[in-house]
Amino acid sequence: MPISTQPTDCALPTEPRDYYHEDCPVLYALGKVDQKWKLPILWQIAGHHGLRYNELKRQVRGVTNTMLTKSLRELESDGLVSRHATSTVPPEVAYRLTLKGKQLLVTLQDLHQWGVTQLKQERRQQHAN
Amino acid sequence: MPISTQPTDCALPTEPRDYYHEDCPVLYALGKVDQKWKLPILWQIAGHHGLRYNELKRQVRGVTNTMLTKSLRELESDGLVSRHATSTVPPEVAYRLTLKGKQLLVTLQDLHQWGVTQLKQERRQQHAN
DNA sequence: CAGAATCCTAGGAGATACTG
DNA sequence: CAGTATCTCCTAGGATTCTG
Repeated sequence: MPISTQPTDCALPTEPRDYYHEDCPVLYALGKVDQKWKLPILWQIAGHHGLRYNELKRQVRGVTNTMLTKSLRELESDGLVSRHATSTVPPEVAYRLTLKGKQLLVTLQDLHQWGVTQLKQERRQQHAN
Repeated sequence: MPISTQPTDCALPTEPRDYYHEDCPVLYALGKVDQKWKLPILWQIAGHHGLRYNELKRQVRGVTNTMLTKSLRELESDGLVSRHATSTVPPEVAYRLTLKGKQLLVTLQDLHQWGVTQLKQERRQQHAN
């Protein structure tokens, strides 16, 4: 099954067709960040221009060791963050965003704006009651 | 907890802060479409300018009655699709995108482009082996 | 400090059968 | 035609404990 390359595929199809998760660029991209803690982790790393493990754990409120480690490993193997470790005792490990990671975050701006607008409308309606 | 309104919140934070799912516009927006079948459903409806239930079931390959109905109900209550039924026998039900739904799909264009680029690079690397 | 190893559970999703 | 109603299963995620 070939990967579709037309810009309007999936995002806003202009004609009917089949969508397979493996081949859809949108589902592929969402698959990189649709786990519970990945975006909060990415945002924290981005906001600090690099963070250490325990610092990250403190900032991403509520995340457990298990999930933080798992998420970081996946983000790393997906090339969204890079891991920089010193082989000292105790170890120092810093996580930074890669260019690829930064670019991914930027693509969420429009979605973010949509969310802001909808949340405003929801609050307005609740206030009207 | 106030809802943050700065355009760069979450999408690309400029300073450290806490992120709560309930208050983050990006997580709010993603929450509307991060179920398995919702985007494929939205894309099919968008591509056909409205679709009937069984037609939708045929087009969204692999979806079950249970999940299709559940997804449609949620999309409807989230205001992303509208349901138009005739009270005839047998019934005719058409689903259409709302403006809100269309606008949401448009916000995925950048993410889509990112996905296209990454998929190309992945294929290039696999081909090199 | 920065994790790894286990164990466990809730709920998203699938399969199947039925209906106004 | 356009759905409901059950049942089951799997796995993302959580809790807890341990370590180079």
